[in-house]
Amino acid sequence: MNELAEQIPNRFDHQAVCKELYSAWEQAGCFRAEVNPDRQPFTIVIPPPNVTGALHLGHALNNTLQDIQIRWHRMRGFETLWMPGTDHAGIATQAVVERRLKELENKTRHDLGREGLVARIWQWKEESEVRILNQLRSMGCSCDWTRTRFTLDATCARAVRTTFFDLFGKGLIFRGKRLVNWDTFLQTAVSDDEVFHEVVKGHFWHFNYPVIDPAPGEPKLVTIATTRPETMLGDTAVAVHPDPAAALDACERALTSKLATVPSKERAPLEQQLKELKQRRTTHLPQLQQLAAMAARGVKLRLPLLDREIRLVADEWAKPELGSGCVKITPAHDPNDYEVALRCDLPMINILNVDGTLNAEAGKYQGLTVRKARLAVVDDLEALGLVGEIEDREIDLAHSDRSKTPIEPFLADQWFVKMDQLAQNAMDAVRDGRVKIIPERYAKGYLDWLGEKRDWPVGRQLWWGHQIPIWTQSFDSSAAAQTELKRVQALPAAKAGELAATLEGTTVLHVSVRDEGSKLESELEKAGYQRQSDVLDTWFSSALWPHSTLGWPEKTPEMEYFYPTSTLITSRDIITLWVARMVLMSLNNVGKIPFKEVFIHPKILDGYGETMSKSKGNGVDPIDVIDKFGPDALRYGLCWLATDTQDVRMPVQFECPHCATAVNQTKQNREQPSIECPSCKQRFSTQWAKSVEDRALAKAAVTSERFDVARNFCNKLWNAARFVMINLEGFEPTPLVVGSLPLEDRWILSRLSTTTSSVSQAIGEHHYSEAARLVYDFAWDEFCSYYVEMAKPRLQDPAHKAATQQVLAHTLDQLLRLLQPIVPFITEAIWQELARFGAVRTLAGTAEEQPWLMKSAWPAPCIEHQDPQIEQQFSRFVAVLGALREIRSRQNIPPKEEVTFTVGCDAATSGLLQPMQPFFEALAGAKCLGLGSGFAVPDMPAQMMVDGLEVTLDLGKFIDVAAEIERNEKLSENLAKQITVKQGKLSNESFVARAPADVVEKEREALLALQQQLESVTALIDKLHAAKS
RNA sequence: GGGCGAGUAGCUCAGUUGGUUAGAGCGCCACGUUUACACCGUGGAUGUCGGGGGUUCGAGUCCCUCCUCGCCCA
Repeated sequence: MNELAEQIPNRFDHQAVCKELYSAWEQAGCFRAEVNPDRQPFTIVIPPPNVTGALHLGHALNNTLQDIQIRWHRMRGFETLWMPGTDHAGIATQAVVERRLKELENKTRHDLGREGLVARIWQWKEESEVRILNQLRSMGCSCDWTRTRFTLDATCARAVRTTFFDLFGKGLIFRGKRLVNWDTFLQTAVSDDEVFHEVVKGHFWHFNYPVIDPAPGEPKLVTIATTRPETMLGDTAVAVHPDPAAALDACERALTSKLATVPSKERAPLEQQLKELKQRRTTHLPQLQQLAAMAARGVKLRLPLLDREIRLVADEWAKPELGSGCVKITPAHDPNDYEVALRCDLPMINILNVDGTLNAEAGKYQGLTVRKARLAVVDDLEALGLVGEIEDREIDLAHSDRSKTPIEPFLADQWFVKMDQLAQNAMDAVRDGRVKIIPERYAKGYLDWLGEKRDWPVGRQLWWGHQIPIWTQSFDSSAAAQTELKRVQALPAAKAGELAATLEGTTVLHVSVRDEGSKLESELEKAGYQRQSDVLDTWFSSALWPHSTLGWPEKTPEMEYFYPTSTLITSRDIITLWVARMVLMSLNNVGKIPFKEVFIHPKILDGYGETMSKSKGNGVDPIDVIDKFGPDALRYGLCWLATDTQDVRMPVQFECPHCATAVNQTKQNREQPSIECPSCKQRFSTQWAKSVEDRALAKAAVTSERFDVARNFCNKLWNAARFVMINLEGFEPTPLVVGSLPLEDRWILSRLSTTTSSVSQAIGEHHYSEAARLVYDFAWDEFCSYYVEMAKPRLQDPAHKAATQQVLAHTLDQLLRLLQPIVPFITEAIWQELARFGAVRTLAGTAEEQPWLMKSAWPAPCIEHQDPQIEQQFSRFVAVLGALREIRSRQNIPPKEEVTFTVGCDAATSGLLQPMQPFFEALAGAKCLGLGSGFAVPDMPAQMMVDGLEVTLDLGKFIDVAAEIERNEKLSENLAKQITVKQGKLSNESFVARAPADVVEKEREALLALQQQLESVTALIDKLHAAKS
């Protein structure tokens, strides 16, 4: 062993090496991307992580895949930019800071005021951002940190402002009323994706509303039902179906046709439904028809408690097959009712204050909370005798994800972006292939969602975000508003495109200003305008991310060179929220697509198939994985699991901090604050530890055994490299002629070349798992298990030593390059060690000039090394070796006992195996007595047919005859079975006639081979029996 | 309710245009400390390819249908 190599430990100490290595890369400028017209650019913008949370395993996967693309392209000579940054995540961040404010200081945001709160959030953001970016660094992400952006920084703010002003000027920004999901705790609207649904127990109350002046014979009361009694205070109508008979007919037809198709066991409930439906024709239909006629006549009802006249309207939202057939309409507090109100031109009455209490519209109920108002309304109606049946019912109730409180639908002023043409353009870009979505199936969701062309509500009642740059003033008369509009439009700034104005209705004037901090802002405020207090939806700024980060709207050299970006890698849940919006905004702002392809990667689930989350307690922190397994194992493990069709299922374990036992996480124990280790019986704490006792316990890391494969692989790679380096002493490279090298050299070079092509293809097509497997199989099964083992005897042989060293060095060098994008730290560490043995380690004898592996060249497959014939020949050697090993193992022959064998084969194979004889000795402890034909069968033979070769061992004294007879009998049974199947197939005329000739021929040959094999096995069994007796 | 996806060994997953006896890793069993590696080596056992029907000479693969699970939309 040489001195240099002796210093290499037999474990890769990731904790000691990775951090330093990362700093060294960064200091050497390895991550830096510059505008460089001599090279082709390759650009990825990071999906900016939410600045509030820490990164989880999903982020780790997302960023690993990005880094693989980035590092791969960098090695391939592209000018490679990975643009990093974070997202201000409006509501999430504000909610966290407000919650802390309440917990630690018992203050609300109103105590601090807008500026005070925003200052606090900035402070929080600074700390949080550092933590997140450091997580990315410890994973090895090769981002160009000098360009780090934040969606709320000055550069991004400028892009947001410019975009907003542009859309405003084009008339694509407008204000309207809209039902929003109101979070009464945080007092803001939350978007649909920030709402979760939970089934709770509730009631279904039936109320009767009196009819005003019914004609004789007409009903005096109309019955409606609700799960939210207090909303009746906001009722502005009751609806009945305009043609109840037709609606019942349609219902009956649908039910009948369904009944015809379902299996018999499911018929009973449907038949019951049908029966009830038919009964309704007598019990309900006449009155519903009467009510429909009354609605047409304009009959009114009296809303109890408030004594308000409300209309009876005809609308198809009322379902004659359900309940009483009538439905109350509360436009300001129910999405469906809102639609009815638009169709029937009904008033909309908002009965709620922003804090969830009732407002003046609720009359004497003003000031009550929803909960109290509900009780009071029911009591009062009861007293009036207007309450009918009260049913128990399970209700699907929307909750705010941020505050965990029930959502109230609430009619509010809202700013919108008109989507029509913007959405169409984004659809076209995907339809005509300018933007490619991979896997393709995700394009459907994208197109469907954009196809609805729903206007985008962009206002949020928050303080953390880009404040909407609109100044508003209301006027007493339309004439006054018109005069002001003309005045504003005549301003020089308006003509210069720095200011734009529009009217909402006839008296409200909105003015937008292009540049932040311009004089115009204060002038407007002096003139009586007030700035909108809402901020923009966070997705508005994220939508600009690919170009705002490159300096748009400035015409920067970066925009010119790096845009459109190359690939976007993200998760499927934000295809609509984010990807679609980036495409439409880029087309609007830049006139170009933002990226050429979008790769959607799988999601990481726990062992029960559930999404990982901190709130469930099943989340895995990538830092825990890095601490235990190292960053390379984290990356390789994720890459290994990122298959094309499946989400990643990852069973999770607690690691006992006392004895390192892996304790499987279950749905029960993952919710406990502390757990007793089943192995050492000591307790450890979890993320839930709150009590003093629990907190005093050592905390368990949460990881997954799924990373074992990756850790083991890294270890194998490290030690293979160590072996090579140990044996590089006195290495003097000379140019090699590949064609004249022995079989095993040409085999490994052929496999290397094939692997190189297929790994390149796999990474290029985003088949990450496949790439990981290909390189794993090559490194472990081919390089380590065969080539390195075969190198051992050759290194002892002066005639072969030099060439062996060179092939070893070359293969390792190339293998490190192939692995660098996936496992950058360990490969770089090995590369740096390897460099100490000299810069020349290629077959051609050329020197490596790059000091860093990550900046070295990606290997080009040597097509001339690829040799299918050599690979096939080698597989015969492997087959013989396997047969020898199997017989040895089955016979329990001690490893040190040498056995002898012969191989019955043709002359060509004999010539091929001749030079491999030393390897049979080295790898299977077996000495070859002859290759070819005509060998006498020994008295105690063990025989195997492999690949058409007959391997015969002379077992002499070692043989366990009974075991060998048993094995051969089992084999013979198996052969007989196969022969029967094949004979059956070949005697099937239909098969012989219809199957392709080559398939039939193959079957015939296979049958023949099986029959021959059976014959020889039978003979062997006879011989063994004879030997035994 | 609509859309997409998944169901293959105890676990996590591969399986190309249909064509020999369906594979890998982990785990399991046996043997092994041979100077790169026990985070290792050698060998072995393990399957009603979710159920049912169909197309075909031939189906894990194509079609229909049902069941279970996940995600998205309503």
